[in-house]
Order: sequence, then structure tokens, then C-alpha cells
Amino acid sequence: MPELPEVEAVARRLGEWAAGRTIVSATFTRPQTTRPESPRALARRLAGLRIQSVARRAKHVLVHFDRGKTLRIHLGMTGNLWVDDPANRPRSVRAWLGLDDGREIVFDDSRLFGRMQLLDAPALADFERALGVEPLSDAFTPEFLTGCAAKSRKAAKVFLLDQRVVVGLGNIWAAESLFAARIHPAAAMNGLSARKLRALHAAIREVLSAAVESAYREYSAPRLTPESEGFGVSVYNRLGQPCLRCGRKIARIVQAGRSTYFCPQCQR
DNA sequence: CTGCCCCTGTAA
DNA sequence: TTACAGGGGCAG
Repeated sequence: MPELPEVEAVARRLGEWAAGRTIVSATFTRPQTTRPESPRALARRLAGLRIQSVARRAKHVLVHFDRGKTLRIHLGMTGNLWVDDPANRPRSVRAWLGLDDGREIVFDDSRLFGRMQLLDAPALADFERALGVEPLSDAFTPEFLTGCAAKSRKAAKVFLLDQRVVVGLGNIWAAESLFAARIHPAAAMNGLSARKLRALHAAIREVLSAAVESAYREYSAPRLTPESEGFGVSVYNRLGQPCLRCGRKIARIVQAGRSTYFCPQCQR
């Protein structure tokens, strides 16, 4: 589920639901979630922290507390967060953070690829430094993309998945951006024309901002239901189905061990 | 760069 | 039973 748009929606909603609240307890059901720190050590450090705000950076949810502490939550492949009364917890819930109003932040993560880590200010700065530019920020310009592209011989799809360059794109929205820009996913970045790169820059911003708004709307419910995902995709997971633009069958290739969907007619 | 690993869940 | 899954990290 979580690429930039979905993480953005989760972070916004979490802020609406939990800003100003104080964590009174934390419970983890599996050690993977807090690794390398032990669950009980993290739980002890979280207790008593007051939530200032919730933000997103790349595909991470950042819960900012007083005193310069930040809880970094990575949702992995299947992670999800919401705030609810402690009544019903699905089986795949791996953690819950009790709040001072009786509700709790619930962390659901069936596949256990998600992580939580409490950072101080210097550690947060280190984390930030390792990440690429936010595609919806002013720093992501056509010139920036062109400059990075010139230095990379990677296939376009693989390039877009590299979080050290541009963050937030995953398997779905990378494929969707390339479709929107009419670029073949296997095309080498340093071989793309200036025109194609401009189109890609615009496509990334358009695709992501539309997906953010959509994800935010979908997530207004207390829980994100799996059925509500996958809106508005033109190529992802549409193998063999007709291209919405030209009607030709959507193709699938494997790049970096992951599926890439594209239209062989529109994307060259 | 590819491949494997981390895990669980679902569908073919 | 096998294949595949929207994440990333690490080893060859």
C-alpha cells in the first residue's frame, strides 16, 4: 500500500487525530517492529512524550514530539496506521500506542516489513541526509531531474525507485508516471531527450498530487480498506488489459526483480 | 547490476 | 503447491 500518496494521507490523518495527545504506553507484539532496539526499551522511551505534529518524509511517517524527539514509522509493504478505541484490533496489528484520551495509535503490519524508531535531532538529520528530493517540493525542478538523469545510465523505472535521488515513488506510481510521460520503462535515463525529461518531471508531479488527494479522501474513514486502493491506475497490475489511451494490451516486464507494467505502443 | 532475504497473506 | 505482492537492505 504505501508509496508517497498513501503515506501522506496516513500522516495527515494521524496529525488530525493525535496532535496534542501524549503517549502513555506502548505495546509491541513482535520484535521485528522495533529492531534493532528491543520493544520494551522503545516502549519505555515513548511513554510520556507529547505529540506536536505528524509529517511525512519520503515514505516515512514522522511523529514529532516535544524535546526534539521524532518517531520514524516506515510502513513497509503492508503497514497502516490509525487512531481508534482499544476495542477491536485485527490479528495483524503489531503495535499500539496508548494516548492520554483513552484512544490509541494502531500499527497494522501483516507482513512485518514495517519499522518504528525513535530519533533525536542529530539522528533525524542523518536520516534526512540519506534521502533524495521530495518530488512535490520546489526543490524538484526540471533542471534537477535533467542533471540527475545525465549522470545515470539506469533504466528509467529503476532510476525512479531509487530513494537517494527522488523519494516517494514506488512500483505503482513509478510505472504510472512513466506511462503519463510516454517513456519506456527500460529506457536509459541518460539517453532521454530534454523533452522527455520535462514530460517526466511534469508527469511525476501530476500523478503524485492527484494520488495524494485521492488517497487522503479515501482515508477519511477511520480505517483504510484494501478495496479503496488502486484507483486511477492506467497500467499497474493491468497485464493484458487494453491501454486506456491506445487500446493495445498492457505488457509486463521484470526490472530489479519487480514487475513493471507499461504500454508497448505509447511508451517508447 | 542481480539475487536473496526479511515475513504473511492471497489467489491461481 | 507455487507465484506473487505497493517496502528496503545487503551480499555476491
